[in-house]
Amino acid sequence: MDGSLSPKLDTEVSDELKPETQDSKRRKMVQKTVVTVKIGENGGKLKNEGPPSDLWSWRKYGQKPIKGSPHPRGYYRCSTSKGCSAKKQVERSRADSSMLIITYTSSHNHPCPDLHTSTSLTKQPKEPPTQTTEDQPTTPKQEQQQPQEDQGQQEDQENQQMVSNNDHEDRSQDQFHYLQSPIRCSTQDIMINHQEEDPHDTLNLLLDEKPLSYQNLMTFTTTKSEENDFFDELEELPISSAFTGFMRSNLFDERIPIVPS
DNA sequence: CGAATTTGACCCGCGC
DNA sequence: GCGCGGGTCAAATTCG
Repeated sequence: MDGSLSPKLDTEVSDELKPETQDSKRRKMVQKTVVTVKIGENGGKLKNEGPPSDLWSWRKYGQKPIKGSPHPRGYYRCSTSKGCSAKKQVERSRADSSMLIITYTSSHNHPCPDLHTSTSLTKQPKEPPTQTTEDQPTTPKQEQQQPQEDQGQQEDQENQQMVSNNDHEDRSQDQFHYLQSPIRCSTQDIMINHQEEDPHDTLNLLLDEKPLSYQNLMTFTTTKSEENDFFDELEELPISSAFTGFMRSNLFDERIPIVPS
């Protein structure tokens, strides 16, 4: 942007200091896995109620507004292990704010934190303030600005998915957002795309390609992991471990059924 | 007090 | 060669 205005002369941020920086800046040869998660209209609620969070700990290290997208993109780094280079970018679909696009970069170089800890299933998620103004910011007007060309397809897909999930959501929405809706929703709505490049294609893939099975994601993250980060453009809600734990159970014990398309 | 998040600025790659 | 946009870092602030 205005970097040219005043080159910060500061620091000796020499190249040596951050070899990783350069590496990460390279946009090539980077393996990525894109996961699309539908959070439904309850997005706002879900956020408040059950936040996401993989078993991995993610630390947010940046956020930037993306051109063409009304929603900012959040940058997270795995904080579970200091040496872990796993990263993920989370952003909302420009076409549908109820869709979260999570892009995983690199993989974890350490085992999953712990499944037992997720036993916190017993632990009730924090009581969300019913409904905050969070939803407000995500005004639909922004979406209206977006071209509605490719949205057609996406919406079409979404509609189909929603229909198929509708039954589940409909029932669980009222009270069991965390325990059921999210999970089922994720299970069926999540679309994973494994790729090695082409951010542009990513979008296309998301819209046209067939979703991969959730398990692929697991594989990608070395062994297992979950995705689920519902947060607003300005804030993120920590999903309860319960969610994670629950998910894990379903994922590993029972293979989640994935809707082909 | 420590850890995590937020926010602004800088750097780099890519496209025109 | 210049400008745009994306990605990361680092300081400041906030929360637990």
